[in-house]
Amino acid sequence: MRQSHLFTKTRKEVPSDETSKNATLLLRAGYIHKEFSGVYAYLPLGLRVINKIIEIIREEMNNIEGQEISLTALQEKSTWDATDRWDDSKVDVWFKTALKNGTELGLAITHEEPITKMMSQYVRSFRDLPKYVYQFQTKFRNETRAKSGIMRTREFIMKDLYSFCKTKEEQDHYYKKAQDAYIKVFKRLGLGDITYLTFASGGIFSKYSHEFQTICENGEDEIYVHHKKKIAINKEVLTDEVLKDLDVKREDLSIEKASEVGNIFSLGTRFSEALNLSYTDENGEKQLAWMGSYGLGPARIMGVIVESFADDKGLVWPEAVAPFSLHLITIAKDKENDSYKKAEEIYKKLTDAGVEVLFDDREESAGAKFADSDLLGIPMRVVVSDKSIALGGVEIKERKSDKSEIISVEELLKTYKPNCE
RNA sequence: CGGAGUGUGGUGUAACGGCUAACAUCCCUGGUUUGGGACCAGGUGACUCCGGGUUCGAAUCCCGGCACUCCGACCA
Repeated sequence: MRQSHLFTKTRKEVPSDETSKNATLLLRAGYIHKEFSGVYAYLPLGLRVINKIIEIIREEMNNIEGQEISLTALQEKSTWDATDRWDDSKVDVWFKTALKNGTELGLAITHEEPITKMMSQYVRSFRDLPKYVYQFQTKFRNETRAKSGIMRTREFIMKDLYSFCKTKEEQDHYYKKAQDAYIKVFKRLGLGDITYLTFASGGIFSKYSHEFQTICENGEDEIYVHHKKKIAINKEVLTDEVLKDLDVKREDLSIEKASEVGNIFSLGTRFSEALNLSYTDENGEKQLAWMGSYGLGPARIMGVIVESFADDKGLVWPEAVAPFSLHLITIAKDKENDSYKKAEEIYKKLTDAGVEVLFDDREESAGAKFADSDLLGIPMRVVVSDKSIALGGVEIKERKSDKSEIISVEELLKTYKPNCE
């Protein structure tokens, strides 16, 4: 993509009423647009990051037999009455609205109810189970206080996977599989080292649920981390009993601030019972399905990545989620200049080879371009100028490093399109 | 939902109750410049969040809204 085509611009200053690091940098760099408190739009660069995160999650969900669907944001009251989660005294984050004829509707806060109801139409026999279904869908939550930029918002995309199994054993087995898939996701996102499988309260059907917590100064949770075992315990549930269950000593734990980027729950038969999701087993008996739900928040993940890796010059994206792999910069403003033409040529070759390149072809001073490049945080910067050509090619520099080096154009192309000639 | 703070051109800031609301940036014109947010000259852009009140006079003081940020509560 040519930077001159981008409608967004970087800015030196941000609105004074944004203080969180993630929102400040993402706004300055033009990745997001703030609509109002707790509601953000994703602009071209930001959307590319979100989509990278989503694609990684999608691949791992497909790897554990997830089938992708898309449920609706508009929800009927009756579906939620079945589990007694409609009433504001039970769930106080609903956005509610109504049809012209007065029928009450709500904007989905999550999707356990509608998906259970939907699946009940398709599941009849033990042969129909197990099944695993997931989606990336917008959730709406009427938070009394949005905070920390994109970390806690009133409207956000969530990946939610639901498992439908015949028995508790089958469900427990899949729960472990989902847990492993999540660990892979965070590893691929570049957050593996600072994300902990965290024990949290389980609810009615299991002793514990699990959260995935990423160490983050701006996070809302406090967790006790056991570095050796690579697990953590949410502060809310830390008791002697939990320590005993997990076979850890209190003195081996260190407290950290963290952000909950994902969670997995065993739901038992609570929803299948309320919404009548049952199947006929081998003996002709009616049985309730066992369920689990598994959430991940791509936007919060994006926020955590910003908070974790950004430096005083701007964003720093891990390769896996960066909006572009390379930031190609031409210093020459004159399009007739040889080095400008060279940059055009390199841009064409790289994009033809399928490399994701952002080409800064704007008529800006070198200093402005470098500052913008640092702010945007693309992992590798490639500068083409008279000087670099005189030295034998292009100058490359990793965003997270101070060192730069000159390599030949051939070498650059070889590195970034290893599968071509 | 409780507490605190803040609302001034697109953005960041300034202005004792008193001149035509100032400065920087952004944007536009022209010229110069060209490897770390360049320079010169000129220009556009604000009912000072909204509604009341006090006063000869309000961006400024008072009251009521609304919005945003922060702390707390809440958080399938």
